[in-house]
Amino acid sequence: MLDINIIRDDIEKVKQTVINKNEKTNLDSLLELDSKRKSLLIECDDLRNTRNITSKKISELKSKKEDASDVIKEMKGVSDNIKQLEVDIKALTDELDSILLKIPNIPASDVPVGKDETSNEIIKECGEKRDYSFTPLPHWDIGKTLDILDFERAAKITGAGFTLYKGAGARLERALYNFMLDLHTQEHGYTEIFPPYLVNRASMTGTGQLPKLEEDMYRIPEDDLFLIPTAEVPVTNIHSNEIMSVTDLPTYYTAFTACFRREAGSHGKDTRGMLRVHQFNKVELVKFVRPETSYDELESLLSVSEKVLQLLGLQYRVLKLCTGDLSFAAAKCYDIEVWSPGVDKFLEVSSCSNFEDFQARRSNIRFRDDEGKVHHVHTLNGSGVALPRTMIAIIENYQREDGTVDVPEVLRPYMNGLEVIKKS
RNA sequence: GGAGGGAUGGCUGAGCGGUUGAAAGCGCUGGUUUCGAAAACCAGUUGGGGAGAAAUCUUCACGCGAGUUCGAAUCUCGCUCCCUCCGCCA
Repeated sequence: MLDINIIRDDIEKVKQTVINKNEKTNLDSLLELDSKRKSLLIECDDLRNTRNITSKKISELKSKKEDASDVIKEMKGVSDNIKQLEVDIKALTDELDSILLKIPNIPASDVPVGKDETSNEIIKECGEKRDYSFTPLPHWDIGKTLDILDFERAAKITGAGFTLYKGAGARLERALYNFMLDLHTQEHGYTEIFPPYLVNRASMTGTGQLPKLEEDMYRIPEDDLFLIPTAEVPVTNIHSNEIMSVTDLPTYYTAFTACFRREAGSHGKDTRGMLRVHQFNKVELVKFVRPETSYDELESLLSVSEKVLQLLGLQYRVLKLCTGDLSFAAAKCYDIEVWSPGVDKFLEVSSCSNFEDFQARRSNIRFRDDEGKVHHVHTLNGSGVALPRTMIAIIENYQREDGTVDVPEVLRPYMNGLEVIKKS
């Protein structure tokens, strides 16, 4: 949510933001609603003041055993007025809120303006491309041959877009997230969290998934709960409606969770194998920081995500997203894409975003500074990293001509020393 | 799922329907005192909205939402969460 004062000051800038982010929110009625609400509020406050003063008068009269019936009669009218005004104000507030909740965050000044991913800037490429003396196979072939990934049976059990990991495949998955959690907790100072996988509507609204993306979420209607699309939701909301102490900042959390996405509207696009699935695992990184530090914190967030890929020996590149590809809530975002020789593509495994105070306003997350003043924190999050595509990259990059797959060295301690995945 | 109890400021905990934004204690901050510290004493110590250049004024909030009333932390109803017991269960 944007600060209403920013909108009052420069609504044209906000309108431009809506366009640049490919949103459709209509802001035409916003300022009018806002000023109408304000004038009603003033009127209502005035009447309430009258009511408070008169109430005391009545109480004094009564304690002196004097007649107060005239004053009470007069007050009745005042009270009715207040009630009507309160109803009107509530209606205006609801209408305003429904618009405010649909206004995207304003991109940072150094974010390139662009319509779609073709305007993203590649800011660096890291790691060596491997040479193969053979044509590298895609992971769905390798997974099937080695009997470590089974898409057919997953589809039988649930449906398309789900994965069954088996044997060394399941073990490799487990090795990966344990490796990542250990790295972030032991080397990077993050506190490990294991949050609920189901969250309520307020949490989903707080981080910005709702109201916009309700169709993309799995929902339990009986309880109005949602399966988390990312650990960002429960972890960011850990501090919702709290005033943090300045000594708590920065706070770094990391969480391993499954993530659930309906992916409505993306059917048929990159769906082969586990390129795009409805349920996947991810190790998430979430930061709560002081506003003035948040862009530095974004850089260090990016670097710890990159560290994962570096240690895994994978080739990757980093993109700075343009306005059109930036998510609703983000002010700035870097994507990390890892190279997969079998699929022959770069695959997104992480998005590292600074939300500034956008989520903090929605979730009401604040801190008290050294002078005792209260401000919204800045929140950031990034994947550190998402598992399926990292798994794809490992399997495809580390494949050998004989069909076996080397286990990256850093994962071997997590694989009981296993060096090569062979058909069992 | 059934029965009962509860939800008040950073914490503990009072609170006849009418100067209670809220007693008291603890904690915290500042001051006095001290060579310094402790103790003692004094003062301060919730957040949001609005008006104002500011001082300041005003309004809202006692889990959440409705209602009764001239007036609600206090009464009524619904909901949520927490605790105890019973049932079911990984």
